[in-house]
Amino acid sequence: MASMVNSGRPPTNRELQRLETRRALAEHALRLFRANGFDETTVEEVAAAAGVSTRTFFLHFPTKAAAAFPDHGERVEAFVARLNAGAPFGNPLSQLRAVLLADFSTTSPTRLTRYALLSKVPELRDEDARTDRDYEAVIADFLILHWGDSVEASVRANAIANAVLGVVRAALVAASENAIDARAVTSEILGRMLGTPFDEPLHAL
Amino acid sequence: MASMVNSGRPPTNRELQRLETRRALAEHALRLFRANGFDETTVEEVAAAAGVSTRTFFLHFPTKAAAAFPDHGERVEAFVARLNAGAPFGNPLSQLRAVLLADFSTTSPTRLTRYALLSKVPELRDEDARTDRDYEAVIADFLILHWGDSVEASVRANAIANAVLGVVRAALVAASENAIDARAVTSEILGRMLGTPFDEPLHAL
DNA sequence: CATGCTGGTTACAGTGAGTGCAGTTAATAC
DNA sequence: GTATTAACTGCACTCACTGTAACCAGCATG
Repeated sequence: MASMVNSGRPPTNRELQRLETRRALAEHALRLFRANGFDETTVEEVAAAAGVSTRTFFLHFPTKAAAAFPDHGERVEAFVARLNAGAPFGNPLSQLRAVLLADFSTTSPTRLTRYALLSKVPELRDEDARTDRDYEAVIADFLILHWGDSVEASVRANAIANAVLGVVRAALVAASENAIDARAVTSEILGRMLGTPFDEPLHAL
Repeated sequence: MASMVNSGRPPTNRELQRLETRRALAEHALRLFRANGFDETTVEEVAAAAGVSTRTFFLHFPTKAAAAFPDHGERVEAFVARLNAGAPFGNPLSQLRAVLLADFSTTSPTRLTRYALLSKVPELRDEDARTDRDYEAVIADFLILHWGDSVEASVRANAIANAVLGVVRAALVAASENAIDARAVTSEILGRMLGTPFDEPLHAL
């Protein structure tokens, strides 16, 4: 994978060039999507703008839409790291909430701008939903790690992961459309959703 | 549209035939997806199995994946109808919860089988996420209708719609994988999520 | 019953995303 | 300096999906 644990080793020349073409591809992709629209932009155009062949595009991104989310892998990894950086065996839901809210503090205007584009282009929205599934899996795993891997815990973990992502998504969309403080909204709703009652086991099962 | 208000009129011969080809296409699509896999099945094969041309397939379904959700339109319409059938100006969240739980009572084994397929095939999962967005929009509209269309209400409505759909999705997946009562799980979690606190306005905004 | 209209279908040609493969080049390892 | 290898290229191919013109059966009308 591109983002394995390579810290320490000095980045070789080839790696740098590969990173550079990838960066160029992503940059021109987003630029052209914005300027001319997603459907109206062909992969061939993106590749040409980045100065590489069409075939090379697909060596860097599995789909046309994926080029709009170039740093997804790193993002998820960083999220996992932040999740597990908490005090071990603390309340996992508090930890989850804290990490999510801290994430919003670092939400750059760039990210919101990208989200504004997402809301409009169905294909990119689909891709975003796909990336969200990675976060859901990560959150569910994190909760299961703390709750044990019983069926009951698994169901609960997945339900909460889905719900939490839903709230975050809605907050980001709202923040990108109106001048809303996404962090405040999420804080409020997550506070209610992840509040004390969720620490009890499900009696329904 | 196919599902306009046509009640009363006797269905003409042409309509019946159109419905029949659509049904045949959907049936053979799902059958072939299951038997040979989604990627391994071409639209041409599905059309041939249904006894029509490839072009005709796309006159009935916008994408290959959409054929696996042939009754999506009716489902959403029925859901809206059930939502609005409640006592006017009752508590909208209670109404929402009631309708959702009633829905699970009518969850056929067929639906769960389909969900089991969904969990495995990325393309169909994407399509499912797309259909979920319709439900989210419907739920958000319903809540906004009751809460007013202020920015605050809109954000809250969308967040809750997203979260609720997330819980339902997780419950359905769990129910299709393990022998779990999806209704009980959803009841428990929705009960906590849509409980009393959500009736208060957001002070954070 | 003939006529005209319309809606579902078809054949055909085309675009564009994505893949497999065989080759080239340039950075790196020995 | 030579062998290896990672990034890239060119080419041919499949398949989802679209635009268009034609075709034909169902249906309404005279």
